[in-house]
Amino acid sequence: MAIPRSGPNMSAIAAALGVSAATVSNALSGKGRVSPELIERIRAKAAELGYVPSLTARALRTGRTGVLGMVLPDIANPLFPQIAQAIENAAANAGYGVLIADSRGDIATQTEAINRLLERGIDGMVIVPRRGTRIADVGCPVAVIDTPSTPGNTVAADHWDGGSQMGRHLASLGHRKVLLVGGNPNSNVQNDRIGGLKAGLGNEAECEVLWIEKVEAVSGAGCPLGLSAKAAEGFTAFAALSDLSALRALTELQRGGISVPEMVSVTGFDDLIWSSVVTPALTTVRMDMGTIADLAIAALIRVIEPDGEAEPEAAGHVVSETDRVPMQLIVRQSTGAPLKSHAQNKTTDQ
Amino acid sequence: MAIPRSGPNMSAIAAALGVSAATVSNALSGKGRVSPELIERIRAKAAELGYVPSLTARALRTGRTGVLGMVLPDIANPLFPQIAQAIENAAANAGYGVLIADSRGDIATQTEAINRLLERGIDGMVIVPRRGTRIADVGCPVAVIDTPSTPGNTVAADHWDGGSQMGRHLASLGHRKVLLVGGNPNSNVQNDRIGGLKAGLGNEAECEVLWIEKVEAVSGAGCPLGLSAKAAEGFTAFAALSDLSALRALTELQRGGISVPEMVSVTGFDDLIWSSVVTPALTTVRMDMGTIADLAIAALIRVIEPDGEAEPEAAGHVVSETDRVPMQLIVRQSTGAPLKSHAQNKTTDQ
DNA sequence: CAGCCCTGCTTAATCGTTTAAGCAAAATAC
DNA sequence: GTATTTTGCTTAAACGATTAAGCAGGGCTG
Repeated sequence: MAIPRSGPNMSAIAAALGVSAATVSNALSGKGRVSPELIERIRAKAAELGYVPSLTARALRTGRTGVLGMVLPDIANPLFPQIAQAIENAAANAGYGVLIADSRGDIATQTEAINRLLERGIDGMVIVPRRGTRIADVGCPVAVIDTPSTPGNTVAADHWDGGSQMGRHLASLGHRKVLLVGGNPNSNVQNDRIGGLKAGLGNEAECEVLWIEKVEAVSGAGCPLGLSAKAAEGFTAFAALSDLSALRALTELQRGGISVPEMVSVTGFDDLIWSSVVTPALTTVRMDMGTIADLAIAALIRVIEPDGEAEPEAAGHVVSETDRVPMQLIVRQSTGAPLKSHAQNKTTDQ
Repeated sequence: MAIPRSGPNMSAIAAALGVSAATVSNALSGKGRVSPELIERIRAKAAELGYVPSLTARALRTGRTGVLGMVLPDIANPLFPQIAQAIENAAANAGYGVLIADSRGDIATQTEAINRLLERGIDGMVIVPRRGTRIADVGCPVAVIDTPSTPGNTVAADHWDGGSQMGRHLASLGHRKVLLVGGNPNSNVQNDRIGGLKAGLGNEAECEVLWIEKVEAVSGAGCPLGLSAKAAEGFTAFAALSDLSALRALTELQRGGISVPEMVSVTGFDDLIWSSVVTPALTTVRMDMGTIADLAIAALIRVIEPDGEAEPEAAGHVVSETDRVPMQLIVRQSTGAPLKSHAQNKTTDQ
C-alpha cells in the first residue's frame, strides 16, 4: 500500500548530484559544514526537481510537527472569524499550521478535543477560554488569550482600557446616567470592560449594570429587556459589553420608538461584522487581534523552538513581552449628545 | 536533540510482553494473524502503559496524515463559526483533524494557503468557495460546498428550496410586492435563493432585486439603501438573501420609522447568531450544516481510504450521495400580514 | 505417513528526514 | 617538516509505525 508521495526526496537530489543525502540535508538547512559552491548546486537541483520536504518525516525525526492547536470553547463565538484569521496568519508567517478544535461549549468535549490535538503531536496551543474558566496544564505549551486581569493570561486586548476610552467618549458627549448591558456576570472580559467604563465615565456619572442572562433566567430566552422603560427612567446611554448585546439593545430601542442617537446613545465592543452595516452604524471598540495573535504565537515559539538557552517544551502557560494590547475606539453614528431634558448634570456650555 | 516523545511506543509494549513490535502492531490494528488471547494481553498492556500511537510515524509509513484542510476564501465570513464547527465535528467523528487556511479574500494568498496545506500532507480538503469562483484541481481530493447549481459542487444546502419555502411563506401571508435584497450579483448561492423565492412567491407577485454592492458602488459603503422609499412605493416585504443584509434592512427601516412586522415584513437567510436576538427576531431559513458537513467528509473519506475497489487518491472534486440538503424555514417575529392598504391582491377572507 | 495448508509469530525493510560520529585531505601552526 | 586543527564530506543510526515475506510447528487430508 503506502501511496507513494508525489515529488522527489532528498535521496533523489543526492543521487542526481552524486553526494550523500546527509549533505543535502545540511546544505538545505544550513547546519553542517558544506562548501558554498555545493550548497548552491544542491539548491539549484532541488528547485529544478521541484523538491518539497516531507514535513511528516521531519516531524518524526525532530519530534516537532510545526502545527499549533487552536481551542475556542465558547460555542459559535461570533469573534471566531477575526480570531481564526489572525491566529492562522500569525502562525503561517512563523511557518506553523493551525489545527482547530471546537468543543461545542461542553467542558468534557473540550478536554476530549484537547486530547485529540495532543495525540496529533501539536507543538503548542492557543486557547481563548470560555468565560470564567481556568485552563489546566495540558501536555504542551499553552498561550491563553483572555484578559490581562485573568491569572495565567498570556496576552489579550486591554479590555479595561477599551472600556475606559468608551466611558470617556460618552462622558465627553454629556452622558451622566448610563446603563451597562452585559451577557454573563462571570465573564472576566466583561467585568474588565465594566471597570474601565466606570472609570472613564467618572464619579459624577450614575451607572447600572443589566445582565441579559439574569433577565432571561426569569423571563425566558429572547425576552424584552425593558430598555424603553430604562430610557424613560432617564438613562441616556446604553453601553453594551459586546456588539451582540448592543445589537439587541439597538433593535429593542428602535422597535420601542426610541431613536438612536437622537434620544439615546448605544455602544458596543469588538467591532463585529454587523457593527458597520446597521443603521445607525455602531460606535464600538475594536481589539487589535493581529497584534494579539502575533504576540501569542511569538510567545509560544519562544518556548517551542530550541534557542540553546531556555529549556524547551516547558508544558505550561507561556508568557509574552506584554500582556495587554490597546483597543481602538471607533466612533460611528450610534452615539451623540443626550437630549437636553436629560442632560441635567451637563454644564450648559462646552 | 529530538525531544523524546512522552509515552511508550510499540517496542515498549512488545518488550514488556516478550513479543515483536510487528505483532503488537497487528494486534492493535487487527490486521495480521494474532491469537485472540495475545491480542487481549497486548490491549491490556497498551492500556496499562498508557500507549498513544504516533500519528506522525504512521503518516510517514502509510502516506496518509489523517488531516483534512479547510479553506474559506471569503474573508471574515459570518458563517465561519457554523461551518467550522460542523466540519470539525464531522471530521473528528471520522478520526480526522482539521487544518485551517484563511486567504483574507485574496486569490493569490489563497493559492499560497492551499499549497501550505498540501505541503503539510493533508489527505483531502473542504472548500467553501468565494462567490462565483471555480476551484481548480489541486493535488488532492476536494469537497466543494457551494450550491447544487454550481458545476463541481459536492454537497450544499438546497438554497433554491430554501428560497422557495420563504417565498411560499410570504405569499401565504398575502405579500404580492416583494423587494429582494442581495449583496453581490455574482454569488451562485444568492442567485439560487432568488430563483426559489420567485418560484415560491408565484406569478402574481411582483419582485424587484436590489443589489447592495451596486448601490454602494455609486453612493459609497454603508450608504442608505432607500428602503423607506421602497416601502412607500408599496413593497410590503423585504426578503434579504442573507441575514447580514436582512439586519441592514431591518435597522434601516426601523430607523425610518417603519415598524416591522406591522408595516412591512423582513426576512433573511442562514440563521446567523444575531437573527434570534434582534427585535423583532428575524424570520429566516437555516441550513443543516451538520448534515452537509457529514456528507462532505464522508465523500472525501470514500476517496481517501482504500476500499479495495476504488482507485485511491483521485485528486479531483469528490461527489456525494446527494448534492443538496433541505433548508429549514424558521418563522419568528419579523414577518406578518401586509397592511390592508397594501394588500391589493389578497382575497378579502382567508 | 508423506504432503500440504493453516496458524501464529518473527525478521527485516521501508517511509524521508535529521544528526552524531567518523574520516580523509587540506590548511594552519610551531 | 611534523603536529594539529579545520574543512567537507560520508556512513549509519535513529524517529515509530506498517507490512511483505519467511518460518516453524500443528493439524488436516488422502
